Amino acid sequence: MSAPDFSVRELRAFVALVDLENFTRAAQAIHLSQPAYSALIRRLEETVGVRLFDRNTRRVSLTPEGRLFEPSVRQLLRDADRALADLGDQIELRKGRVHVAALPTISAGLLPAVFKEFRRSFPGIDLVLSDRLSEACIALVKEGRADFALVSNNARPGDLDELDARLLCRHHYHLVCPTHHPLLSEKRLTLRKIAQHPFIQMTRNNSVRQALEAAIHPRIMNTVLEVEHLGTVISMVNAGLGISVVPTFTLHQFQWPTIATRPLITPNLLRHIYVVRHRERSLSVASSAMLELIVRDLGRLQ
Amino acid sequence: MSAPDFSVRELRAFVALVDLENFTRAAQAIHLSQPAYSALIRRLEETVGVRLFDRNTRRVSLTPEGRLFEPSVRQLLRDADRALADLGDQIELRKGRVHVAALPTISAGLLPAVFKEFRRSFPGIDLVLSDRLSEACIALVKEGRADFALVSNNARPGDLDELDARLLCRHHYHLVCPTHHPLLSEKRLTLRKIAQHPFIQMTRNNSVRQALEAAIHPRIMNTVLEVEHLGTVISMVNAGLGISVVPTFTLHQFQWPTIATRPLITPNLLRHIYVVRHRERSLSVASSAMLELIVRDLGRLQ
DNA sequence: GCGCTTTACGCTGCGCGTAAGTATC
DNA sequence: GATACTTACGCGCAGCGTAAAGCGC
Repeated sequence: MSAPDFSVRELRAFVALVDLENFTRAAQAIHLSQPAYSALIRRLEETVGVRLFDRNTRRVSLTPEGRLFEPSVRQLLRDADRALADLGDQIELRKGRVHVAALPTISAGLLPAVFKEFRRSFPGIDLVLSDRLSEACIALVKEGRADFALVSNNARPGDLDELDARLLCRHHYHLVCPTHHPLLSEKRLTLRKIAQHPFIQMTRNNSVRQALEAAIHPRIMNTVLEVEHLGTVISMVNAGLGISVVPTFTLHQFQWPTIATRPLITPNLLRHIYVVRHRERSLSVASSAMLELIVRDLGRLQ
Repeated sequence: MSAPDFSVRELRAFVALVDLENFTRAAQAIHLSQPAYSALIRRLEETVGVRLFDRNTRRVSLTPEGRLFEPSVRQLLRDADRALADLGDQIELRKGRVHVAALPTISAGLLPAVFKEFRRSFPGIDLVLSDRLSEACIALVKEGRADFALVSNNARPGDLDELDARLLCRHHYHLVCPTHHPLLSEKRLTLRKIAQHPFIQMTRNNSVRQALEAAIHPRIMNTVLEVEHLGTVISMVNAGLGISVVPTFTLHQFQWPTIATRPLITPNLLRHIYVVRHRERSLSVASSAMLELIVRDLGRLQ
């Protein structure tokens, strides 16, 4: 049992002869000398095991077996062309899908501009954004559902076994408080000083909270309130209930006349943003383009 | 714009690597040395224009583009295998169709036994029999609807331009008459003697009638009745209305105690049976087998 | 160091073009 | 004899196997 083999080119040659009914002209169409073309047809007939054409000087026509073979061949050629075209579309960024998983702060702060530009450049590519907390983002990448994730620095090393985390950027955190808050007159704004004031905290699994708690350990923040969403933080600070600390990407949401922001220039409190992806699974062309755009935009911001 | 080319073999190599996730084992499956196999995959990637596999020592896995390509490839392989299998079935006489056009006398006298044997040997092949007069048979072949025709000798040469008629056999005609008819005691039975007796004639376009009229020209038969079907001839002879002349293949229908038959050994009255087919269009394997069987059966009869 | 893939390299033969041969009208 | 396919023949390179070299655990 030997597996018979033939090439797309041979099939193209076959249909050329079916259509043109003439070896000489079909040979030209395939860009081959006539004898070479003749041999090619003969080889194809040998591989399929049956004469496909009746030929004499006057006329070239299909045998009954050739007539049976023809529709299959045309179908094969259509499918082959289609497969290559699909691949080409994907490569040329005319089609495809990019699935990014990112922290809510990054999703809201960085990605809108990036996605807008990406969509303008590659309108045929479907975009999916999963705005979740770090662990969920990483899980999506691990499952292969997201192409890459943009997360912060508190991912557990164990989670990264088969994944690869590359540092994308480092940002300071920022104090957000009512204007005229006493902290604003501090020369060196430290976390320890901040910890003395009533603080609006995020939920336990939030990466900002985890970073803060790690930085001030073994002390603790003066937490007066624990909320889930950043919008709530804004309102609470605005209402004078307390102060908070937020990452750079959220700052644009705190541009109120009643709220002031100051960067926290402390060496042990930096927000590291990582790109997490499969270690040994390459990105699609579209995903690479997206990542490139993200890096470029980030450079523009800093 | 260059048409990219690849072979079925390359696609088989592709799926082997997808399934086995290991170059060495996939190479064995394809019966190639590992370096040669590696080069083959590389060539395929070059022709499609994108890396299809992520490989390092530990793991081999599809890229996003490879993942897109995979289902297309499997479909292509299925279709290619199917096309070859169909062709093989046709060649091995497991499937197919044979369409024979034949004179009613041949259809009823010769073909039942042949078709029975053919069907026993090749039960997967569909059989079509058009039992018509010569002209209609030849028209079917000319249109390409029938594979070949079995007709008698009065086909016009003009009708045969693109067709090829090969003599299959020659038979005598036979007198059919009531037992004890005076003609039966004739030593040399000639058409001229028959013409004197009341004669049951077939319709004008019947090949037997045309042969008779040509043979006795410029005399004419003593026609008492003109009928369409052979069964009617039988009944009329049986009833004593007249005598008739029929071809060999119909004789089995005249085996009545009241009817006698005698061959007409006259040199100018011979029934030539021809196989008519397209001059430059080969027969399908199944049709050839059928024709071969016909020739063989004919040999057995004589 | 071990397992797996890639690179290096020589060789064989497939498949090409040119030219001559053959068949059909 | 003109036209069109087939055969003959030499040549180049694609693609093979063997051997050696990277490379990631």
